[in-house]
Amino acid sequence: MNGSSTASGCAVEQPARHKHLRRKEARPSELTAAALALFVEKGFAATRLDDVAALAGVSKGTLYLYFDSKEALFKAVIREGMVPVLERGEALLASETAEPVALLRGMLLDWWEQLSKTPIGGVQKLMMAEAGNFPEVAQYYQEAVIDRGQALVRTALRRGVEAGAFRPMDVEMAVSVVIAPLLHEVLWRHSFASRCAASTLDGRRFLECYFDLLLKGLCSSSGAREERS
Amino acid sequence: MNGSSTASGCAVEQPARHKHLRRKEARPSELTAAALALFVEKGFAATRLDDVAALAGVSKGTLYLYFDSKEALFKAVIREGMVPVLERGEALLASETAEPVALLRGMLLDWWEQLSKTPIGGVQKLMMAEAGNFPEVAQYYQEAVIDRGQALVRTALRRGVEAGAFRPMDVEMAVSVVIAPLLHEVLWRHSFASRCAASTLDGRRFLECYFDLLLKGLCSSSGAREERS
Amino acid sequence: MNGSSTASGCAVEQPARHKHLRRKEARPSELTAAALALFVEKGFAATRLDDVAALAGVSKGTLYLYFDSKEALFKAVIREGMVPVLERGEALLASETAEPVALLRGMLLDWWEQLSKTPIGGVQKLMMAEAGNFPEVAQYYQEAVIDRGQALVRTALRRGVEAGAFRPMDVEMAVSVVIAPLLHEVLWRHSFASRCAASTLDGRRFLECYFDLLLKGLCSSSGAREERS
Amino acid sequence: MNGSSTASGCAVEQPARHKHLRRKEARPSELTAAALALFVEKGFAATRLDDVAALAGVSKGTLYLYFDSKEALFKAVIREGMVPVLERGEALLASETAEPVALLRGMLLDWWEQLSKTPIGGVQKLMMAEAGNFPEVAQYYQEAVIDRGQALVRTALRRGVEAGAFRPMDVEMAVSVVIAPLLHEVLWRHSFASRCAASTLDGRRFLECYFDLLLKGLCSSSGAREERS
DNA sequence: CATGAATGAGCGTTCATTCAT
DNA sequence: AATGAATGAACGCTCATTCAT
Repeated sequence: MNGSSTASGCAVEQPARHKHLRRKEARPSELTAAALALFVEKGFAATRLDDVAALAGVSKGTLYLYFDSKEALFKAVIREGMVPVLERGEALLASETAEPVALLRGMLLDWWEQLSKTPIGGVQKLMMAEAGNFPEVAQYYQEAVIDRGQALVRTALRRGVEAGAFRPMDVEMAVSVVIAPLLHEVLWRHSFASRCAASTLDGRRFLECYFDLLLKGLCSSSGAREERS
Repeated sequence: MNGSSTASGCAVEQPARHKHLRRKEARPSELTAAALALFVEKGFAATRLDDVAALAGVSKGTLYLYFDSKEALFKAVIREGMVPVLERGEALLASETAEPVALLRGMLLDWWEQLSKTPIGGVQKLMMAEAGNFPEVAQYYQEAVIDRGQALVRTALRRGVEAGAFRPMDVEMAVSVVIAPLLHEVLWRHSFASRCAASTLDGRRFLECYFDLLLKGLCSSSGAREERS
Repeated sequence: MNGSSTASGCAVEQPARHKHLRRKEARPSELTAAALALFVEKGFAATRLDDVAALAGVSKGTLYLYFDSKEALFKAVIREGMVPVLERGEALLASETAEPVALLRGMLLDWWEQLSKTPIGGVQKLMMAEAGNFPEVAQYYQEAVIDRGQALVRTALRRGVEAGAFRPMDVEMAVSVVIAPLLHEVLWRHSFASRCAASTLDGRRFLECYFDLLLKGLCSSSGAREERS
Repeated sequence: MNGSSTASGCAVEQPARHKHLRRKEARPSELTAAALALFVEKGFAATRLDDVAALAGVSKGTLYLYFDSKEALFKAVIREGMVPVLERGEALLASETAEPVALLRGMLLDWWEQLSKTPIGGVQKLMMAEAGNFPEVAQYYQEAVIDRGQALVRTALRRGVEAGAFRPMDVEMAVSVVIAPLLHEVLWRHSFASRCAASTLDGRRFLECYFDLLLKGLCSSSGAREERS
């Protein structure tokens, strides 16, 4: 896991002294990583700090060198998990070059990568489950992650509408509809799907179907005429 | 405390017993209702039986007259919450009369009603959060609710494809994509949205947008030509 | 509390039911008694709640049915220990009949009885040891016990001076000098003297000597001539 | 923190080593001084070694270079605090010259000085509070300090009686009565009085009143006739 | 000599569970 | 049937103690 860091060419025997210092710096994220895994699996309250410590390979007391309380650990887990999610999306939006469909698809695809390949998806599930118990954290998360993410999609949709690539629509609502399958699939994989590992590897198929439906809808071209209820 | 009930003059103990009997039958669902509310709000582990009892207006010991343990209560909550959800959908499917689009729309609309107007949505959130801690319950839930619900949508989609109303598609995956916005919105309302009650009343707008996108997709008719990545 | 409802006349065999109730009422003082004993012996911090519970013959959890925390238990110990100490002294003072010397002696004697025959002396030691850790409690104790006790002695001294039985003196300071041997002896018995039980039974001798010195001083009548430094 | 001492011009690294050596000898008593202060304020059990170290300006590990354990530190605190208290008194007694009243007064005055101007009074309070937890230390303290101190007063009283300056009395008991106001005042100042700094400066007045009462008693000369109870 | 990261036994506190009433 | 007092195992957190640096 952390073995590759020393491999910078010539250096030879320093690792001895570094061990302490490296640990000291590396510890917090080792700990939050362990905590995230267990929080996601069992929930905040059902996770014992002994287990977090054991999973991180330290003693229980060590946790308290880095975090004041279980709650502080939770907050750190969320905070750390939030950091890098949306930056690529914002960068992508900033470069106006992309064609609307490709822009949206690229953004969603990138999110999918992050949500399924990093622990970020776990943060999402965790935050959803514990929002009621940690209102302030939830508030923070909502502003820093959710609102921001929705804003990205909103912009992408608006541009597409303006460019004529997308149909006119209730953009505000559409944002939720567009994102939902992505988030839901991730949540799914962190709850039920951990048991029936079947669909875990079908990411490709899921994405294709997702984009296809998202862009063109269910209806065959002949049947695309309806009124609202 | 409530000892005055026996001291009501001549008519002796029938009304009292009536009350008792009525209570006796009603109790379990009063208790599971209270439990569900708290489980959804705080999670299983963070919910104290004292609070459940208090919310149901009984003493803590009374819970154990109806449920063997906290876990048994949890299972009862799930079981009770599962019962009636899908039956209308299955009935709807059984009557082959409906036109595919209306069929799907009707089914989803009915689900939405139930998920947002009854505590069933809470069960869904609860089960998602606790699946890791109650594998057997999760298994059961998956088979009795999720698989069955997916099967309904799957059938509806297949019929639509066969009838030419829906485009050919990867039905297996499409099921998730179709259902996701509905479930996600419900989950949302049980976690973050309890805080920002804004969108709570936008159900109508959400549904319109959802169906519109679901059926016709984002793209304007001119731009419906793309390859997969 | 609500037990009176069934008590309609001739009832006979109720003691069985009373056990619970009697315990419920008796418990708090059983617990504070146990706690006082251990707090005095070992100090607040060094006393484990397990030990308090064991000494009181209950389980550790039971403590929390009656006291919110260890600190609350401490406060209850102090509060309960304070209750009845000074009332007899105040009554004594209120009856103006007594001759000054007898008044003072009677009051001090009564205190001595209470301090050495009840756990009140322990409270004094405890409060002295823990005043630094519980400022508010100390404040309260000082006002409710110490200041009040000093006021009693002060009044007694003043009356004696006015009546000509006592010499003119710095009454304010004299109060401390008068009380000190009493309190000190009690403190002593709760710390060192618990080890060398020798002087424990010399209460009589101690009191005689105390009163004798207090009233007449060390000096023989011939040598009572000195200046202040 | 106090690093400015080394900055005296050109000399390079000698002062540094000097400082080390000087520290090395001074350390133990710096540490016990810090420990005493906290032990007196909070009690033994409630004092954390981190706080002792912090107050002494060293790291926690350093404590263990000088003391094997917290208990060893406690013993050192007591031992160090005991050292020089009684020697002047013994010297005073050894020189038979003084007149009895002046001898006693001189001895008590000297003790007062030491008890109120040095941390020794704190040791007394500490030992009183912790005697139950450290029987051997208490035993040692009793023999080395208390018994010795009482012996001094006893001798002084006996001489006074023999010389006719003091009345015949129960010398054994009188010792306690004589010392009590002194000790009690000191204890007081280390517990309650730390909060109401009022009387802190009244040492002079207290001593005057103390000596006056001690020697001549409360009673006016006319009223010095009474029987024992 | 000095540091401070790491440890783990121990304690205060909670809460699911039991049972006498 | 219903209560609520009592229990005790379990967990969060602390802090004396150790040891690699």
